[in-house]
Amino acid sequence: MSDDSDWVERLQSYLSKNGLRLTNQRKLIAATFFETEGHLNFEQLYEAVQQRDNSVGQATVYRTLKVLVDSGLANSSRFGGSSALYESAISDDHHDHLICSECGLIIEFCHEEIESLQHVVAETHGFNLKDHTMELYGACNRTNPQCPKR
Amino acid sequence: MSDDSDWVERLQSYLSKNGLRLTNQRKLIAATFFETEGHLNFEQLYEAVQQRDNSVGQATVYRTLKVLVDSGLANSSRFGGSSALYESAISDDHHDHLICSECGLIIEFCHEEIESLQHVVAETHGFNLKDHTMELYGACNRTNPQCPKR
DNA sequence: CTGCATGCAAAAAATTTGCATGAGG
DNA sequence: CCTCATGCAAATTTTTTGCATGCAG
Repeated sequence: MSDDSDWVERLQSYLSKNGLRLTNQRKLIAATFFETEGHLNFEQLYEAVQQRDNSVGQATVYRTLKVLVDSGLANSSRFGGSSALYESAISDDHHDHLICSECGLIIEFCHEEIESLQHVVAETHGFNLKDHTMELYGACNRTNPQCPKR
Repeated sequence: MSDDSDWVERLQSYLSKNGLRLTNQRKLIAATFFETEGHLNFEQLYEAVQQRDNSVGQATVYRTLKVLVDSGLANSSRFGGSSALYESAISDDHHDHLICSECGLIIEFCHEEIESLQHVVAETHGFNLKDHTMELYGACNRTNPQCPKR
């Protein structure tokens, strides 16, 4: 099980292995990143970093995000939006989405069997699966107690 | 069953319903688009269109792609890459995507068991499943013969 | 000390938009 | 004819890069 502050050693190890340095900026950006939940884009991270130290430049945040992705500590994806989204690759709580096209209700779920089948699919094609997204769209037909239109 | 040239009427119908016009450029761009297999980005489509009529501007291609997506005749996605990818939404065989984060290779696949489990998940939450998207991200590690970096 | 890292601004890359002119219905 | 569409270029948006200086090891 990975601890919440696991990233410190992992980052340090990756950096020294690659002749890179653990600077204050990298520490600050990584800390800010891992303390935030869910997916966040550059802008959100940059703003959060700015609140702690407004002298940090955009380029440094971009460059640090690249380090985090390269080191395997973060994943980047490009959903529908126009900018890249990043999320921690440490926290092991993954989930997918079930979305009602009628009322907008969003349910998060996890399904072990699907997950393992996804690995099978990836392996079948010679892929080493790292991440995935799955969105199910349907109608909740007001049967779900959480439906906002009930 | 949708015919290969089904898009002509579908496009025409969408356009007139929305007070838009079926121009020569839109016809040319759509024809070029639907005659091409698989996913293609703006650059590829623009080049193909240029070969038929080099007077067509970039903006028109971008605007027509938007029309195609809005009309449901095309799907756009932003996988790993930096630019949007488009594919025909006419062919009725549904598929999901397996994407290599390193070389950009995209494999389309179908998995009956996963599909039926998705229905189970939906039903469990009282949903009537209509549609879904699933994208698996990983590294093909050059083992796939189609890998462009091999 | 030595070289990687940073901040800044300029550059790239991808896409959108304003505007005068052209063409579809 | 009256709009909507087009081509062009300029503007935006997102991300990358060059360079002089700063700081980690």
